[in-house]
Amino acid sequence: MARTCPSRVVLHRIGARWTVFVVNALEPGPKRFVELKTHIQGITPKVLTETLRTLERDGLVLRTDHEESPPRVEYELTALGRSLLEPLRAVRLWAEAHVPEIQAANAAAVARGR
Amino acid sequence: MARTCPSRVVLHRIGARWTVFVVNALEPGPKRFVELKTHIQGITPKVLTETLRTLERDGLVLRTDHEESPPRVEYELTALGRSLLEPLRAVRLWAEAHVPEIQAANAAAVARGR
DNA sequence: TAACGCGGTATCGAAAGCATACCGTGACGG
DNA sequence: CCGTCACGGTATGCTTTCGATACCGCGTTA
Repeated sequence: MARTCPSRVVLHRIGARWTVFVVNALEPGPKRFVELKTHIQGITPKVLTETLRTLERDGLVLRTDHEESPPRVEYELTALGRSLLEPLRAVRLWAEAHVPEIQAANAAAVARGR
Repeated sequence: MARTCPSRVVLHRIGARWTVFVVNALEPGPKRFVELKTHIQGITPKVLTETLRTLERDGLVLRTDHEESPPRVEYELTALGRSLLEPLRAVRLWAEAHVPEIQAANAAAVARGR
């Protein structure tokens, strides 16, 4: 668990606020910028751009500019990106399964006077 | 994938920078504040406190102040917290397995002139 | 009685996130 | 030919969070 441990860096990337949502959104297949933006409700274009650029640098996402008019840019998962889907699905399923417990815990904490 | 979707909130929590490390550090059993701080190299006391308080509110971690002298406070995972270990382990293993590919992708991106 | 260890706060500057507005290009309608 | 629109972003400014460093109150111990 040293600061320099590379897996720490990787986990830091994965832990970045929006990567999980972007990768999940790309699961069914390639998507365009605007599609991603509307699918992941609440993300701003700036943050989406940054997230996609980071994922591209890390080799998880492939960006294809078709150089057409009107512009068409598609983002899709690479093999590496798809390999991340399985562990992420486990986390997402956990989250969905345990939302009630967490909300109950929060409510209890508030009731105790937070 | 609405903004209000509770699983989004939960994933946001999990995505917080240090939760993964704290939960993993608590896997073997209860730990004291200083133990956690030295084990998770690089975390500052402030951030560790905040992370632990959040995990406590969410019902993932139990804080036990033994009211002794010298002070002894122990943190341990609840059943809910332990249930998170399995999905997190999957993500950690993925990270460890794919570090070389990600580093290679980064190096390639740099070589292309970033 | 002075120094130390524990479990934290306090303070301040840096970085990341977010909302909002805007832009260049080329298609398209009239 | 001229105004408008969609796409894929960028620019700007503000708020929240992160991070580094310093410090504190208490009780124990030397």
